[in-house]
Amino acid sequence: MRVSVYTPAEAVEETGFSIDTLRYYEKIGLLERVDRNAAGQRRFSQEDVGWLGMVRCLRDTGMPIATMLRFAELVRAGDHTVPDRIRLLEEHDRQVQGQIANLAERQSYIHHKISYYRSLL
Amino acid sequence: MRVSVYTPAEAVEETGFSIDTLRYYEKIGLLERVDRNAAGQRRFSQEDVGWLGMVRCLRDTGMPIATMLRFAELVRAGDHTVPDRIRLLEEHDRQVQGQIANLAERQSYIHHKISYYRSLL
DNA sequence: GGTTGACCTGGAGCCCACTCCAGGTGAGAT
DNA sequence: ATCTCACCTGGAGTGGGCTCCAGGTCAACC
Repeated sequence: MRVSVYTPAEAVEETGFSIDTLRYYEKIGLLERVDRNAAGQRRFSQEDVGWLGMVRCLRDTGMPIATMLRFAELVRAGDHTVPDRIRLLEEHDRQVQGQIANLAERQSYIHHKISYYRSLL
Repeated sequence: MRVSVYTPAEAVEETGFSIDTLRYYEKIGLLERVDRNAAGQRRFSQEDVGWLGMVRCLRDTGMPIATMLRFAELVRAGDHTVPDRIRLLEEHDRQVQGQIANLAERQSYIHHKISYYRSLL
């Protein structure tokens, strides 16, 4: 778990996002205003890092930033939005399922092509 | 199978690419110079349409255009490039495999999140 | 007290893969 | 004959998602 406060470099290490990307996410509101120390430098909380884990998951499954922003707003709006969050994630889950199915289908085409090329040798 | 010559509108219908995209692909050399009729309008051959099927497969599995161009060049260069084509497709196949694995893993995270949210209701 | 190094800000720039536009042609329908 | 329509060209513009830059601040080490 660790100390629960992260310097920018530690947050980069932990989340895999670049510092520029973290600043960008804060700027557009995908990440809520991050705490600063006396010198104005960011100090990411455990919560920030946890949220960024979710963002990474959604991003890496192809969710557009605009949709992640909607989700972020639901999260901020409080517990009464839980049903909406479920709906949003379920919809996204279907998308992901579709992507996987599509990739698998295309992959079999690639396999056929490879077999065909092998047959030429 | 059909007539083996396609007007632009028919090629759009057949391949699912927009006419602008087809022109773009020709312009950058992903599609070899397409035949024209007397009036200068494109007439896509059966071969063009077949190649576009391959392009769609590669594109939809996330291959960058630069790599598709390399593949296109191998195809044009003749039969002696078949081993290189196999290598390229095998490498891409591994990428696709990785994408699928990654999506599946992220998806289980999403499932957990949904379960967690359900437990709050 | 000078240098390094991690960080800050606002804003410009970049890459990819298209997508759109202006201005024009030629063929067929009314 | 005029209108519509599908098409043409070269080139500019778009959108998403970062990524880079100039110029500056602080803290820490030599």
